Amino acid sequence: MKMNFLPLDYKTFDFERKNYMKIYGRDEKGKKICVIDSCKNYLWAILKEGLSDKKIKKLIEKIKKIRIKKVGRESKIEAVEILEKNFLEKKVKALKIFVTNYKDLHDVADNLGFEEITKRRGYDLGYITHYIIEKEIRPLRWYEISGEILNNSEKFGGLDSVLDVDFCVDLEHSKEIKEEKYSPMALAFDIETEELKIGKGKILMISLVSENFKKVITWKKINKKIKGVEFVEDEKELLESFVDSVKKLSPDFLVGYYSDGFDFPYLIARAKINKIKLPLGVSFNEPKITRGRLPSVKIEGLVHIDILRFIRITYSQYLKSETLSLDEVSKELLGKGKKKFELDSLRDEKEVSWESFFEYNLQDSILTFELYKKIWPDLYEFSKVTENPLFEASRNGLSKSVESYILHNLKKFNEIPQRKPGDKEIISRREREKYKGAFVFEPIPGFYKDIGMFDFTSYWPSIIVSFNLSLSTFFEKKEKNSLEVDIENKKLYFSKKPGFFPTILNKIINERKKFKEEYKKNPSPIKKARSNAFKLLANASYGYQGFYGARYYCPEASEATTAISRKYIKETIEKINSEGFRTIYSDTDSIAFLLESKTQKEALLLLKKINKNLPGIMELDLEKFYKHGIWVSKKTGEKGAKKKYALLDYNGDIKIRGFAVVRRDWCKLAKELQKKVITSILKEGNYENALNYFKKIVKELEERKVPLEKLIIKTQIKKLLREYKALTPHVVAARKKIENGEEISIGDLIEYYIGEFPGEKLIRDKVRLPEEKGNYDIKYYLTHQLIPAVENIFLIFNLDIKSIVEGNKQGNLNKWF
DNA sequence: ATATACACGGATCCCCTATTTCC
DNA sequence: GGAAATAGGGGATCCGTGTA
Repeated sequence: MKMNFLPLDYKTFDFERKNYMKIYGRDEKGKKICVIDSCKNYLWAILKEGLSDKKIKKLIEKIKKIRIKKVGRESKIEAVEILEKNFLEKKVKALKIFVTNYKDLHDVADNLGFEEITKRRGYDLGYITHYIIEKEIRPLRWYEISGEILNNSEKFGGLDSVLDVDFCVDLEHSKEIKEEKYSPMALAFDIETEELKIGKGKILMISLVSENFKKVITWKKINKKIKGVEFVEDEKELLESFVDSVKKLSPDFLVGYYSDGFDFPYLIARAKINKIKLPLGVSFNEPKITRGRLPSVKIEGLVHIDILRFIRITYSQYLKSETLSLDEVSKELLGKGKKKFELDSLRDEKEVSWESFFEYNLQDSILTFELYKKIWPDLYEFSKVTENPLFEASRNGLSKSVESYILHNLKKFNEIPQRKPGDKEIISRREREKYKGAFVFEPIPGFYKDIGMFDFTSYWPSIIVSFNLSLSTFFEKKEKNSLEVDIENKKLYFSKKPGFFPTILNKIINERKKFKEEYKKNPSPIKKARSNAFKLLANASYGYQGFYGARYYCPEASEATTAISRKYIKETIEKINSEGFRTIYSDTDSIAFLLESKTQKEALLLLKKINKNLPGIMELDLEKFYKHGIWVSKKTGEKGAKKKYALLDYNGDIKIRGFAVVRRDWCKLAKELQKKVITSILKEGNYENALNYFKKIVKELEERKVPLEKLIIKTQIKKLLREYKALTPHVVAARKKIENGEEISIGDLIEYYIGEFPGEKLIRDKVRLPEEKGNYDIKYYLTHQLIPAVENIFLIFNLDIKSIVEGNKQGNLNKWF
């Protein structure tokens, strides 16, 4: 029987010594399918150069005798082939050694300590990756499949009878077909609990939201029927009803927000306390917590997606939110936040308004569901492009995604995969000296008019491609016809023959370009997502080569990349200046210059001219023309501050970089003041209104009219409290919270304000938590927040705010108020 | 362990010197 | 008068958070 199939989730299992893959997915009508398949398991043994056929034959005989005995199974060498392959671009003779069970590849590799073998590779990909590469049955693509339908079959020990699917197929043939219609169904959920510590208090309620479906389940009894709220007897029934609901709806994805870290661990802990199971999986198995640095919760046949994880990887750098809380992220991405509810009222049962608590709980699932819909196109593309199943694609870091993309593309280059670095290797890589990075131009502080901004598109990736910089193209020493890269007092050499890494990267860049253009012509979320996915991969590929955990680690390539980037940006600056423009700032891949007496048209002509002479795929682009811009001096000294500027374009939009406005470790009052001052100066070209505004805010501060909320300073705890060498205000605040019985963990954002404590010198001795009542320290906020936020901006106009304020205090200068 | 380097600025740490305190 | 305590300056270091 033939059917169409969309793979969503992959899970391995063993049967009679061999290992198999169960692929869960759907057909175009939404029927649940489990496909059972297997693939050949093998590793590579790269042979010493110049071995005679006779020696190779003897070696193969020796290898064939290897047996791996494990509890419950025995692996043997099924076959050995000899093939011409490439390894890091070099032609090699290699043995392809087939083994019974994938899990034993590692042990076989350990038994290959023959002197004829120089390297052993391909045993550390992970079975899912290995399988997808081998069989080319990729996640989120459509296949026409055929095979034996298992229905109470004896095959695989009666496996199909315990699977909650419509069809279970023992796969015979598959071929990729064009896209079919079926959009996976997602179910969002959220729990509310008595305590925040995992498993400490009871779970009060669980909400579930999907397309056209909303429900809250609770065991709290109130004397009222509420639509959409299901009342059960106790926590045990709550958990059972949750499982039943999920089973009944039979979604493809179960979606939570921070559910890897909170909801699922909590559910699992409470199920254990209530002595019940959570049979959410397709074969009624329970969610499993996989222990990594960050625990992940996996459910067989039901893809658990923790949206927070994916947002952290892909969006966080583009988000303005100070934290990645559901509330803030929803506000930014959806334009609406969480419902208000005083969780503190839980301490006093009588005050709880249960009805609004249910709504609050439901709203969290609604937001989670809508966020899911928002990120789905991106996640879909990311999974498809990197060929990682959704569970992995939504959790993998960028280095893993880049690596996965490479590994899945090696076949075309006849390349044997490089192995992961071992522990020792990682340690020594981490100790390597840092190489030089980007060039940053030191600006001259001032207020500027008529500014042009150029930037190189995908600068570093385009250099890697244009100059062929990678591990496999790197030469230890000079060879004929090699590229030479000058770096301070040494030279690095690279092959000119295109290597697979730059070739693959080139493809990524081209795809990105294509989808970006397509999106511009005919916008759709999918096209935008596709373009984004490729953009992320391109940007991360530079970092990948310098990352100590990378298979294709090559700091020399990274070093060469940045060296070339410095050379070209400096040359471009020269060029721009020599044509009558004046460069005022540059950072990494962008150049800001004054038009001086030239026109925008002339700037664009110059752009064309520069592009003509750029090598390879390197390209300079117009970022924008700006009406006004400001650059300020550093806190200490006359020098211009780098990575700090503000620009006003001809539409009246303002772009602010580096200033306190965009930093979360300044209080709101100072940030708002700074934003007003920058905006006013940029738009009006003078400081009159800005100064008046500053005076107004200072007055409000001194009259104690500023609400506490605007004075809160937020700082993150980045390591264990005892590891801090310096006792900073935020560490003191964190300790206070611990004294209050709160728990502090790495990543927590600590909020505090500076209170009035006459006599205390150190700021940390004046730290108060928001809930601690008392006066704020006027002097601190004036001299440590308001003045530093704006003094360098006014200094552009030679206005020394600090002495004016001090003078005003002494009452001998122009009174303000 | 979970992409890279460059950069700013706040706050504390720490050493040095000058001044004050104490006997 | 001399030793010990204290204050204050200033560079080094720690720390968090940006830009690219």
